[in-house]
Amino acid sequence: MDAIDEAIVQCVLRDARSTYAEIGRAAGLSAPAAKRRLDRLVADGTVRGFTALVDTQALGWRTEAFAEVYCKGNPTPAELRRDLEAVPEVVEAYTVSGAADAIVHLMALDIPHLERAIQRVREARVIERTESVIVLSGLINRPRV
Amino acid sequence: MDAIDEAIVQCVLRDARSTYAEIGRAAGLSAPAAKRRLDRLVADGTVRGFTALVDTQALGWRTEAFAEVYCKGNPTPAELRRDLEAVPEVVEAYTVSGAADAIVHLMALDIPHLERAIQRVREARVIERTESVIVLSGLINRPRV
DNA sequence: CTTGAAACGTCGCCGCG
DNA sequence: CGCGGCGACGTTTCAAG
Repeated sequence: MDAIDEAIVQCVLRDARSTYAEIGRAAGLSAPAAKRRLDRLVADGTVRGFTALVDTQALGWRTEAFAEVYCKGNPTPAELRRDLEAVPEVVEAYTVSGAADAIVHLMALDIPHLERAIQRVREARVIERTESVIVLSGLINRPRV
Repeated sequence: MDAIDEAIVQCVLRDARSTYAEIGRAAGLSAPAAKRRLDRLVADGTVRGFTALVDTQALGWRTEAFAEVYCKGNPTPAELRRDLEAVPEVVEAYTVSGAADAIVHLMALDIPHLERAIQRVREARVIERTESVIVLSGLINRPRV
């Protein structure tokens, strides 16, 4: 992982559909060399994959929320992940410091759909209760990093 | 926007580097037809772009946090966005219902870096105070949708 | 890094509803 | 007239040298 790899990562971060020639130009490499580097980055997990950025509003995903979750007992992060993964509306989840045990980000089609999703989260065996706030508007959503 | 477009979106969501032949196969179309559809989805903003999913831990981004921000006065979402965009460590930001005005997701290299980033957020003219929690571990991070 | 063959992207043209 | 298939040409990919 050096400056060349960083240039490659930044190039595919900006446009995942770049050709290897473009990636190579950004990194000062030939196309085959760029491909070998990128293949290696994918193989060792530094690059986890390639996706599209979709305007979720445009196909109906109009309602989102953040929920603080409080657990019962002290489940491991792995147990919590297992239970939260079962709810497809959960797009992000993190264990956190502070009063709550985790923060989960939910996306749904509308309010009834969101309510059902939160309901399913609360049904998880390791979860005691949740405290939710509705997202009013998305301000920023930058690709990481 | 029909079932064919949805199939295309899902295909590039799973792998943004899919060939047009693969996208076409997923949607029951020829490669040129798939390209025309995808080009149209990009042109009208339904697909905002294509990125890589990077393992942020792997290149040093080891510290993240969520901050609830409380504003002074009542800034518009646009003003809030402008001020938060000035801080590159802010990867997500949303206005929300509830006591806080917004939730912002920050990523930093380490604790001192995070502290400086939060400092910069608090310096924004429209922001009164913030309340932060540190992320202990990332459980889920699904591509949307 | 360069090469060459196979695969892919891209464009124009035609046919269909 | 929008939309999809087909064919052709230049470009890119990719494995071998």
